[in-house]
Amino acid sequence: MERRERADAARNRRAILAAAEELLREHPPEEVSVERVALAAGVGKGTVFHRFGSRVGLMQELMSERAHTLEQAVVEGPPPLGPGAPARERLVAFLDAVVAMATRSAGLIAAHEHARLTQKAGGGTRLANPIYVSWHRHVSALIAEARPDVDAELAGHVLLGTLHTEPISSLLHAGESARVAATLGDLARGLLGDAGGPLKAGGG
Amino acid sequence: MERRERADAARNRRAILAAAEELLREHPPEEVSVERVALAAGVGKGTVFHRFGSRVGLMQELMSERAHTLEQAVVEGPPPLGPGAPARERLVAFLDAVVAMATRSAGLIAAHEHARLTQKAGGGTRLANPIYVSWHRHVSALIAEARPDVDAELAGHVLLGTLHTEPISSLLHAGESARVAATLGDLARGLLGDAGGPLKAGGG
DNA sequence: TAATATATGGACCGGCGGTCAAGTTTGTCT
DNA sequence: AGACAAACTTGACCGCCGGTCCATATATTA
Repeated sequence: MERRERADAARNRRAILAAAEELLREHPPEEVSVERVALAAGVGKGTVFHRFGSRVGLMQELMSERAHTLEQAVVEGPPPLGPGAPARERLVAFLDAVVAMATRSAGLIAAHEHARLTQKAGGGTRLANPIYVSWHRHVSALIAEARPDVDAELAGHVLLGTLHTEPISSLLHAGESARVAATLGDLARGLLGDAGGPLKAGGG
Repeated sequence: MERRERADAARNRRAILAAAEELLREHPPEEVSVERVALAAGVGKGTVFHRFGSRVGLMQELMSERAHTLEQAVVEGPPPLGPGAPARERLVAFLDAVVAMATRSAGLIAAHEHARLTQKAGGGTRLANPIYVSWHRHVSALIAEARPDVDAELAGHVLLGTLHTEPISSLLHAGESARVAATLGDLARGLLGDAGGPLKAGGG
């Protein structure tokens, strides 16, 4: 049987995550070094690396926290997000939800991207991020279900990857998330061959 | 009247660009430091910074070189890339061309992204990259022309920004550019309300 | 309380992008 | 040709980064 995490360790883990969250809320990612996070959390730099392995690991842990609720809503929540609705509606609902989450976490997403690109070992692709993988699986499954003839895997990357992109990310940060959600919806509906085209929803 | 660039300076500039190009062809971006480029070019590190200002500046210069021919084809070349064809066809042709260029420059694009995110001054958004700006202007103008009701600016960012994204970029590197071009075409046609939907072109 | 597994912290490492003052080369003018 | 100024080159140097290491401190268990 596994030993539980020690109490002080758990306390520090929470302190580190909270400090990182706050720093990312108020500073651009490249100004939030691991050392600063450690300082703000009141722990040593080594402790952060011991807990999270690397800068990337820390960012991924933060993202996991936030993604958890969305994950649950998708697998067992009510339609249109959860099972039961037609694929096209589920896809649009999911994109809306992801955009909403990305809006709340704009700085974090940028920081994660920043960390991924600056890490020492070059092998870390985005496909090593379990959250991205699970979201992409969901999106491409929905696309494939509605349109078996399109390249669902790739279209999924386009729709999701966009949120990691700098122009979009800064738009989210500026409060324009409605536009982003609308445009992603237009693209998704267009791809899935919605009757009436993107006009109806895009104008809102 | 402006003085011309000195002969030795011009020689060094070309040596630096050539060395950077070669290194990026054979190594992942995070292994190509400015110092290594300088070493490979047979010049001092300070010279690189003197010529190009920063790592980002160097990468942008490389991209500018490659983008030049495409730029010309767009403004004065024959249709469907150049003026004369309907917006929808010009858009698809342009996306094809951009994908082709991105395929040839996959390492460079990644390196530019890498440089952008690791630079000291945090102010450098992608919108400071003149090539991206001009391409985006072109794409969104075409979208707006064909579909005044959609958010052309944003849709343009989605279609173009995708190429800077890691899953797509690695696919390009792996020789799957046809899939990428097809999917972008599907999305573009879907958004623009192509009769018949994405089926026709996406299946190839 | 004694023993043991676990957690801690900060000095340390190699390497990065970027700076700069001092030295060298080039083009120009007489 | 010679002399002069402007342009160019250079590499030691700076501050900082992500990551490592291990002597020390602490929580847990018996």
